[in-house]
Amino acid sequence: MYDQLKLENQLCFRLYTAARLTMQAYFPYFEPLGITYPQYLVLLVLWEKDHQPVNDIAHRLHLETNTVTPLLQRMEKQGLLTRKRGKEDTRQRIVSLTKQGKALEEQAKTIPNCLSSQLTDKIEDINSLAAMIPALDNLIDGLSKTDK
Amino acid sequence: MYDQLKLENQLCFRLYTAARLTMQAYFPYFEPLGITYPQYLVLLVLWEKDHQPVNDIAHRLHLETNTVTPLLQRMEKQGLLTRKRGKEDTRQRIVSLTKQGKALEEQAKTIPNCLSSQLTDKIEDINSLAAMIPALDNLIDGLSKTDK
DNA sequence: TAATTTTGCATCGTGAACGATATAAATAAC
DNA sequence: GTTATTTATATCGTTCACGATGCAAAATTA
Repeated sequence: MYDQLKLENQLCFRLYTAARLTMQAYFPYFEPLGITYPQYLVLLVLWEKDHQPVNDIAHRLHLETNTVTPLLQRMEKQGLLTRKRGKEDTRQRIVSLTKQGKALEEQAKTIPNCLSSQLTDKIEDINSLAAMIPALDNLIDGLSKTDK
Repeated sequence: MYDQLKLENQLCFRLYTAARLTMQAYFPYFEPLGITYPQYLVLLVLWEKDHQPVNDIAHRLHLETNTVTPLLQRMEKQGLLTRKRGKEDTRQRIVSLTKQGKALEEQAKTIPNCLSSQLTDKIEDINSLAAMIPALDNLIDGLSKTDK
């Protein structure tokens, strides 16, 4: 048995697990809104700035268009947004929030605080979470370089 | 625009992105072996201890059986492992590595080091990664409590 | 020992992720 | 001004994740 092949020594496994468990913690808050975590991310992007082409959203989320396109199609079907052809560049699809998509912001605004307090309850050293943020950004930055 | 709804303020988004990008970094190493990242995790578990029931593997990976069962079925089809009924408890499926599954360990043993050096190249503050580990364990521990 | 509950695993349906590939519009090269 | 290349998005196929549900074997209780 090689030490480097032990599960305990794998950073990626921890990231993978922490991400999944954290997303699961969101689930009870999203269910009444009828959205999923990736859909919430799209909404975050559009609440910050409406009317964006698919590519900008994808870049913002570090996702490929072949992931984002079907995601947007599902959200369009749910009536959360529209996807209209760009006027200058007709290849583009400009994604815009519908009234319903905009309205969700009001309902969602309490979610981050709900989650924070939930974490505060369950986690011993809550400060260590904030300390992780620059390290995560550092990692994401480094791994994004090859992307383009 | 609510501050707490900004993408920049979301820990979970960072975890989600870091996990995906790190898994993607593994891809070139897994492709020649014909496995995926979750399959690699299953192999890590079995290389540490062969002949485990589905539940033990699932618990180890913080996954549900409805995720692990199809994963194991695919791996069985590929000839990496077998799933035999337990003798004392016939509800159980005891998962065991085949010769081929065992042989992959030799080929995989260099992967963690390859990935480390790749990260060292791309990432500025490599020490911050190690510092994240206890914080991630802390988070995973806290969020696992309700699971069980 | 018969009835009930729990446990271990599987199936189903839906929504991501993502590599590979396709297509049409825009841009660059010639 | 054609041809070649790049760009923006979409489609396809496969593999996760996971909530919900089903089912039979085991454990518990009556």
